[in-house]
Amino acid sequence: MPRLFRTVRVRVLRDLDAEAAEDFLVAELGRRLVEVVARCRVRYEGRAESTLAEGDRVILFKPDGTLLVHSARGLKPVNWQPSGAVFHARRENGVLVVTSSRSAPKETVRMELVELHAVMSVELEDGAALALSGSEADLHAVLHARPDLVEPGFSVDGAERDTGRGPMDIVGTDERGRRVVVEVKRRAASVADVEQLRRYVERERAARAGVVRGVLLAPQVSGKARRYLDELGLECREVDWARAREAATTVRAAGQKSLAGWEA
Amino acid sequence: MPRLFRTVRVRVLRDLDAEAAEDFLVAELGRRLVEVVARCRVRYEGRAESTLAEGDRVILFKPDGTLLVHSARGLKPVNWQPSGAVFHARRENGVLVVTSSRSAPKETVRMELVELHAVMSVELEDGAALALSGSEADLHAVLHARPDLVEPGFSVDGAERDTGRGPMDIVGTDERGRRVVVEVKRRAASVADVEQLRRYVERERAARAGVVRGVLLAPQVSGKARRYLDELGLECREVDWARAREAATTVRAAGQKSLAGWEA
DNA sequence: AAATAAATATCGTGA
DNA sequence: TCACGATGTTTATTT
Repeated sequence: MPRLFRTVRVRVLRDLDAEAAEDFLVAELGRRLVEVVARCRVRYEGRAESTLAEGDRVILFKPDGTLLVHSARGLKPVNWQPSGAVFHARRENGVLVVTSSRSAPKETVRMELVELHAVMSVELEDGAALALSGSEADLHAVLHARPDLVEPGFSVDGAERDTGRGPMDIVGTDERGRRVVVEVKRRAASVADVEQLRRYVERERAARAGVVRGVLLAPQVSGKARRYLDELGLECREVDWARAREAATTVRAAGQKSLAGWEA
Repeated sequence: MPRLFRTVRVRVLRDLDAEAAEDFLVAELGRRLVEVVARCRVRYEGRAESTLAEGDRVILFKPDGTLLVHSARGLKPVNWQPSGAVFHARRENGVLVVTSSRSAPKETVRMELVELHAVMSVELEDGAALALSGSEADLHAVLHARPDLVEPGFSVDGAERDTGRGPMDIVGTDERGRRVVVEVKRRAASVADVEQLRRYVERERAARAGVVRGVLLAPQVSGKARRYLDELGLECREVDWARAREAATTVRAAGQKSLAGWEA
């Protein structure tokens, strides 16, 4: 039985030898979140292949079968495996070896833990979910509240998204009754985004008679993207989403105010 | 001065109160890799906004200014900040607050560490770089060695990529002397990939006279993508990259063998 | 610095 | 399960 320093949530392995660590990992992997700091070698085989020579890294094994191998620098783990992997710890010739395997796609990460610096496990109680705002779905809502942000006289035509012809962001009608396909981007738009719009516009033109306009709505549109839009007879409009959201909020607040007035 | 458990590489904070932790973090953040396990609240403001209610998480602060807030599940951190952020620890009304800020884009992550479970720092010695194979660049090399994998009679035209006409994956000539633009994908191809090919083919057609074919080379091509290719008069070919790499290796090995023979 | 495309992309959603 | 599109995408490369 491995000797531990314990607190309510944390178990820290006292003896950093391969045997004690093996026992600890066998007991904890897949059950609690395990952190290992170790000098290690890493090999990955699957969709691609990689090798990582000996060095110190921080390794996280989450109870859902997520693996993260982090070096001292950078956001991305140097090796990883998404949730669903199965962990296995054992000794080979006295060296502690941990593997993480998944199927679909079949992939394995093999870690040889040459020298252990720290081994611990944690019980994470967490009932909270991230509440995010400002994603593209939110911007769609903003445009429904303030269709004039596309252009004066523009109106959104119901849930056209679900008609099965193609998952267009927003379809509406302009001042002069012409159909308008709008592609919404929360970030700067590039040529690839122009092509996405082009595809939707072409499909819409094929599906129905009459003029169909295409508008790319983004905080910024690159020079090449602009030229490409020109070539294709498509348009763009730049939007400051922060300001647009405020505007939409104002509309909603004004609506509430008038409601309050009506109540009084 | 905070009291610590020390090993060669690791410093673990003994007293998990806000004051000791503040001292520890002020001393260690941005210098060594810091790990905090804590019940915390997180707020993010920048390109979007998010709030994360109280819960237990593992937080990594890397010396290069990378922040990772990991919950018990999933590969992606629930909150994060890429390298270059600046960390700041302080107490507000007795609660330990750590912020991570960057400019361009201006973004901040604010963590309120309500209850500390573990606080430690690590010195990571790591001179190794990841050696990866099987990425798209490798597949290009495979095709240069075995152009017949595109089709019999196909030959690759030098480093066309660098001639400034456009960043096409591979340009070559078919059996009948026609120009062929090849878009290489290591993964299953979708409509977006067809559009990328379409763009390159159109550019090539505009730039020179004569027929220009377009071929999408991928391990798999979705149904919609196939139909789209048909519409546009473009082609696709499915390739088993694992087998293709073997084939290319065989060619190279054969080349070495003949060289060895020539030496003898 | 700006733009373009890859990534062992991952992740959610909808059919 | 498959396919498509967003991501606070990030990262590398090239102009």
